[in-house]
Amino acid sequence: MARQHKSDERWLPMPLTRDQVIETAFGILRDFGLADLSMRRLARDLDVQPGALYWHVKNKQELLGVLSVMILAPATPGPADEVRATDAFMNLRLQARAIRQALLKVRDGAEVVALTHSLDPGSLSALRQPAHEFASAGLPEQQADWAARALVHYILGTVSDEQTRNGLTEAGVLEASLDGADEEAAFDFGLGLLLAGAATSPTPGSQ
Amino acid sequence: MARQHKSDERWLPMPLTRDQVIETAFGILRDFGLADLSMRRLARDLDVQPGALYWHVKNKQELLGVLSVMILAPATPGPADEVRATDAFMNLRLQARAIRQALLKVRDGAEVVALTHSLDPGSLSALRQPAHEFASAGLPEQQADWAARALVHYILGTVSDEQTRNGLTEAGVLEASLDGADEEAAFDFGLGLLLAGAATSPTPGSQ
DNA sequence: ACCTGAACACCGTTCAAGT
DNA sequence: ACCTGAACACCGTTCAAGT
Repeated sequence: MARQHKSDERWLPMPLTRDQVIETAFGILRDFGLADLSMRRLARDLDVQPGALYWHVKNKQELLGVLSVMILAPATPGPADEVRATDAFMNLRLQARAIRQALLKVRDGAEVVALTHSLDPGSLSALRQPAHEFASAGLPEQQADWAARALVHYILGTVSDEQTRNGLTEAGVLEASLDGADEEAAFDFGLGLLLAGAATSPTPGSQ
Repeated sequence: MARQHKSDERWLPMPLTRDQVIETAFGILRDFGLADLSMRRLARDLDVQPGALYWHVKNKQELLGVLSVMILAPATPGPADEVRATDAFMNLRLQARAIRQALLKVRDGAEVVALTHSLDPGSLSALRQPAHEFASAGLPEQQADWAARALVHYILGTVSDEQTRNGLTEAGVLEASLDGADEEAAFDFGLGLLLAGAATSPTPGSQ
């Protein structure tokens, strides 16, 4: 947790690096959640004063932005796998599931990513993919964009809720209601609705 | 803003009421947003010490719960209009729009309601309606439930995003991108996807 | 270049003591 | 019954001053 173990009496005070700041922050978030990730707590774990962090990082929001990219990394396609499969809708299904799985690995992952996404949509490439995929599926640009926004909101909203319940359940505030399998089935069902809607009726009337 | 105007030198110190606390809190939220609604700011506006609030209200979360009900009140059907229309899907459209409109009237309305909803789903009757409506549309119970959860997440996620952008735009952090009409069109489009999906294929395969 | 010390302007909540 | 005063345990951020 700390930069140096206290067992040694004297030690070369290697300067703090930005990477250490980020990795330690990621660890706190992953294991304890967003409520525990304060700049002061982070400084304590690194054995520095809070002000020292601001040499390595602009502010807390920038830090959360970096963490958001790390959270989504497992669901971010590299430049290698451009257009992986034949069916665009199948790709969308797989992408949505991959994003959900990535978010679930980190406590409050969905909330952190939702925050970053709302402050700067477009900064998270994993969340930009669905728009391309809807376009490949044949939707006109604006509709593809709207469909992608709906899908991303659905993913972030659903997982955020799931993680909040998990947090409360394990804090003893709530008793467990749905287990993991049910949560996944519910997610897949809602996902199916959105994709089925996008597959039929390319231009639904406004009324 | 204050309970008593300073123009009078002496005044009968009428005791604070729970209603005053709630109304003043609602005003701060409506006009200034969630970031400005602190217990300390609320106490200042009421000319009392922060501790006094805890006589009238259990804690901040309870207060936000009450505010959530007030926010959704315009979209909460009274016991009069039970099953208003013939087409369940049309009802869902209208309900979803009514909820969105109600949320938009209060700054950070969607965020506050989302918070309350995640801590205690079922406590907000306006958000329980869609499940009944999907059931009326012929979906089996569990699917109606899942569809409703997807719809509610979609509404809260979309409006929350919209309001965050509005806040940043007017703070000068962002320049305006979509105007109100486009936001509404995007909302209606995503809504159409979900409802179209629910209208077709009652049992989409798990793959 | 990199960090400390100290401050600034805040939070939510509790609780003895007063009236 | 209702509120004050004061405390407790926190926040994010800035910045002169030190090394």
